[in-house]
Amino acid sequence: MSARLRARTWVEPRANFARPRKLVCEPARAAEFFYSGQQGGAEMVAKMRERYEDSKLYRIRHSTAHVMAQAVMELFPGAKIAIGPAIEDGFYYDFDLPRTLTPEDLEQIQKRMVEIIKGKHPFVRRVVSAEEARQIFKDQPYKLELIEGLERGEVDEDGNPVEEKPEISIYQHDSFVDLCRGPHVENTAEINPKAIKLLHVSGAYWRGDEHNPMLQRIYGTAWNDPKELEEYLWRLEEAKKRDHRKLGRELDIFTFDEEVGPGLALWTPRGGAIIEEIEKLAKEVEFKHRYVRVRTPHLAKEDLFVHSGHLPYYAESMYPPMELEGVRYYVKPMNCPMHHKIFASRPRSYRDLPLRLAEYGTCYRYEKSGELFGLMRVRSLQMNDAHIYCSEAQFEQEFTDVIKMYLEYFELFGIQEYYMRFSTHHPRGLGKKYVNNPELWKKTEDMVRQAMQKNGIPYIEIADEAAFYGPKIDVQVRSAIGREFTLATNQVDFAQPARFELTFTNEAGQPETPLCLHRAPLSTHERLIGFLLEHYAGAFPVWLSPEQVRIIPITDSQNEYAVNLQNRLYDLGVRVEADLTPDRMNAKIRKAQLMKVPYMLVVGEKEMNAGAVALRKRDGSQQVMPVEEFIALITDRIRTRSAEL
RNA sequence: GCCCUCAUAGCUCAGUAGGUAGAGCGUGCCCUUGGUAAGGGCAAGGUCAUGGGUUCGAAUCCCAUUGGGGGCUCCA
Repeated sequence: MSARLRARTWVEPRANFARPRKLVCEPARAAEFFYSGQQGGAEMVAKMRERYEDSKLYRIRHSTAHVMAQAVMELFPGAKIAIGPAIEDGFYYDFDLPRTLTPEDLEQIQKRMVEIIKGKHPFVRRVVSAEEARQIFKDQPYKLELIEGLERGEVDEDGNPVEEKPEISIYQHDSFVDLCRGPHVENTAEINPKAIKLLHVSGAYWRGDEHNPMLQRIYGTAWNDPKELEEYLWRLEEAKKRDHRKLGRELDIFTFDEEVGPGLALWTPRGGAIIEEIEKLAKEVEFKHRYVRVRTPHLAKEDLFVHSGHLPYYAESMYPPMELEGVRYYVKPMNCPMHHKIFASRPRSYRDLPLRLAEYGTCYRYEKSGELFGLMRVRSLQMNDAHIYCSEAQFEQEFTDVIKMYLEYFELFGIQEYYMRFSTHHPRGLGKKYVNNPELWKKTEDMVRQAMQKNGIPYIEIADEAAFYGPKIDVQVRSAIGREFTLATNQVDFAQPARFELTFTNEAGQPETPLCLHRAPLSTHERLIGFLLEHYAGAFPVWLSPEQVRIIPITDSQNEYAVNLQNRLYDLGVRVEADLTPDRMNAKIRKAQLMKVPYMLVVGEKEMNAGAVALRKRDGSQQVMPVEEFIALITDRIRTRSAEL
């Protein structure tokens, strides 16, 4: 996942418009950066200032990238080098090579790197003029392009936009010279040759632009000592075990079928049970927060999406149209236009606002084939969607309320690490990527910023990543093993209400355009369940478990007792199975354990005669109790959505 | 979409000097009636992803397609 990290900037409240820059954290520290619970953001902001970039590990990784580049250059004389930064947990370097790298190449390269490191070469920094730099890198077209940018003061040597014109510096160790801002370690001796490892090769566009040539990127990792490296590799292994795709198959939650199509998940009965629970939860919470539920179709005429702006701005993410009786229809990529039409279906008064329309809407998005990723990126998705129509005066209250709803959910799911990613527009995209209305962009962005600052919500501001109709907040969460996901989203929409000429009559009797807040705290079923699978490692809390109870008769003389018990629990709404196979009890326990069923009820002669059950919890603990007591226990756990087993 | 890579039984995987397939788990049946993570036996199950090509002969070599994975980019 590390390479999925995006350019970003930590911004404290009141900071000015910030441009994206590469910033990555070592995981141990990144955890501290995340906003945890309700505490104030002040000290966290201070911690944000302790940059990963200032750490020794960062310098080690950056320097190791240079060493790797040297090794590659020696192996492939004439290779073109691009950029090679340190990233979370490691580093990479991009190359333009005459042929594709193989795993054997990586071994070769790593071997050579070890030799170079052992040579104890100092890293020497030198500031040079643009002219001299061009001379040094005359055979390196990518470097020349970067020098151009540096000279114009537009980008740094990683190609990221900068505020001030930087000086041009080069770093040399042994025979290798690189255009580089640094910092580096003093000497290759500071790199532990036993704590580095090259991981894999992949393609990467020069400067991330698909119109540019595809380069070969080598990912590697580097640590202070071999123990840390080992720990890191162990963490990768652990992450594999929690991979939602693997767990989804093992626990029989969902499946994909080639004939159905890529990115189109099929939910099995067990997955369906989880979805039922999540929808039940959402309905309860939304009821409490005064939402009303609506239902809308999966497709609509072309006109609707022209009107909404989806076709002009979002067409490439939509499935192509189907034509019927000369009319073109599209399956919806979002629910908003339909909800707007419901708003418009009758005159609205300020007394109707805020109007909160909620729907678990199914949408279809044509994600590029290479984008698909298990349940996390799919083409058919069911969203915990709602649109809140409100006046400007109500905006802050509504926005804050939505944030509070997020917090409720996070507490329930035991999500302890998260932060808000505030995506704003960039003027250069006006009329292209973004609706052309600079005043409204500024106004709504200020409103969001203000609402977050007033509520002490720390956030990261990212330029040029807004939705086409307005600024948005993405909520980034970390799973129990520290992988980061975009889960919830919260978007301000000032464009569509105007496009649809939505109005309400205000207190002065005048028509006024409402603001619209899109929000999806529980994300989509697909992404949320993918996340939860990893987060819980498949061991769902009782209320969410696809199978809550497995009844295990010891011999088949208890089968009838088991079935009666099963029926009794079933009638109480408990998801329960009785294992009547001829397996021995030990095997039955093992099977239930592997399926991560929270409660096993072992029933033998003794239990049957006493009207009792021998409860074995998923954690291995055991306790014999009357049936009534167990019923009280499980119904309480389910009712309170307890995290406790 | 692009670069790389992979595709053998429901699952995990063997099967390299090209001679039309194996294991474990799972499933079914039989025996076993066993007190907290695998009792034993037998059986069924694969046109080796799909379509072409090379060859006397292809799971094995080549091409294309489909799907999966690692990334780039994008996003719920």
